[in-house]
Amino acid sequence: MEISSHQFHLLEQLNEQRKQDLFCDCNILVEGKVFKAHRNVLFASSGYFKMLLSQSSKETSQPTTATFEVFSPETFMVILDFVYSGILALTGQNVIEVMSAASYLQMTDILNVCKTFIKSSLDINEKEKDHYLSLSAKSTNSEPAHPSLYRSRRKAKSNPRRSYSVPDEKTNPVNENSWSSYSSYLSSQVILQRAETQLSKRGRKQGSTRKRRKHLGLSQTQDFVQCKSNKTERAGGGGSASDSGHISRVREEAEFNAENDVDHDNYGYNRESEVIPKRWSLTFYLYFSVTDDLPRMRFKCPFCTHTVKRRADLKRHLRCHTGERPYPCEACGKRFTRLEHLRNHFQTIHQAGKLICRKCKRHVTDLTGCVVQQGTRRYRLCHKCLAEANFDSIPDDLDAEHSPVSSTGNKCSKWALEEEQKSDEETMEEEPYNLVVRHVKDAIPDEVDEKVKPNLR
DNA sequence: CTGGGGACGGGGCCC
DNA sequence: CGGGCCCCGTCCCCA
Repeated sequence: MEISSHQFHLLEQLNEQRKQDLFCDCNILVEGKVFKAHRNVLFASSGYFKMLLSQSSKETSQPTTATFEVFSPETFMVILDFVYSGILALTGQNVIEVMSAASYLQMTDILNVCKTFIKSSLDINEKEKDHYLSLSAKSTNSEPAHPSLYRSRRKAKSNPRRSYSVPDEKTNPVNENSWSSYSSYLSSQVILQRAETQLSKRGRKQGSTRKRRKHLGLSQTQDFVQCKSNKTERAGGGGSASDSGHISRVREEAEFNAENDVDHDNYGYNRESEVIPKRWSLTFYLYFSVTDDLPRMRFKCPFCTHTVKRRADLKRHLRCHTGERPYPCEACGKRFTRLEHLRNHFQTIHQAGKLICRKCKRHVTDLTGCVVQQGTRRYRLCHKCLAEANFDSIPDDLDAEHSPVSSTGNKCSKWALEEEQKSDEETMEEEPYNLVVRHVKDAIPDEVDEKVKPNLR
């Protein structure tokens, strides 16, 4: 006989214990704030904690401490509350960061809920597409604003890094839809700079444009996506406007005004926020730019001001916002947004695809060098560097391929040990790989190849 | 401190 | 529409 309320009461009791700090044996430090929790609960809820706690399971007498700098305490609070209650307090403001954190913590349930949340938001706004389309057609006839006007404003919008995760509602009058206001906020942070450079660049050789773009719109998303890295803050927007196209800048400005309620009297042209719904910037809408007197339809990202010509490109672009990385490297666990990135990674990192000696950087062939393997990482060494690295005693018979030779001990040179450490870091500290040095014939895939190739197709 | 190079991410666009 | 290629920007490491 099953008593359905048991699970609920159990969780409730655990939650009470957590709140009263009873039997808590795990401290989680998030940006300086300490959260108490139970190891077994975390273990059962998160793949990340499962790995972490299983590694430290021998030292059960002491409370485990985990430190995170990759998401905010508010975000972790949402996740921890979910773990202990089954209730996920998802809002438009926190969904991206919660999703990012859930991805980091390997909590697929939350991840899926976040995806659904985002998707449903997009679906809702897809319905508004037609409406906005007509509005868009109106606004394309407007005269572009003078670039210098944007430049002067940009300075006041530096360093949006942390602030956008919790938008200030006072500056964002659109509160009836929190998701909308969040997206609008994101957009507004980059809108000025993007308006200068975006879309009107027809050619591909626009390095300066790319540079600005990296510094502006997408640099924000990396904070979400690349949780693992402790990257230094990127420089703020720079450079001057060199844009001469006729994109609908006024729309962009109208968006900024509408969403941020800023004083725009100094800009000398009409705002259009009156005719544009306040939620339009959220929408996954079609976007018309007028260049060469030909209207060009584009798809706009709901998260930023980026537009693309094809829906598929937008889908690809959205991954940089959602943090979705559907292509895992099965050799090292690193995940990629695109198959080609995975392939490049795998070829260079795990297949020693480059015919360059890792140490002396000279060109090597199968005759002048060989492949050395450390963990899942492979690279080539010329015979000379191989000898210097003390790897020359490793037998080069093919049997070694399937019986990894651990060369810990006096076979490891200092250089090799450093390489090993680096290798471990680059494999996201998944497993402490032994230093394995093998002579590998590229034509004969070993077990790693066999395992990964199906992914590569 | 700085320049070079590797790894990786992202955009445009062709097939 | 997805796959793939090319190109470029950024970050990081190292000499």
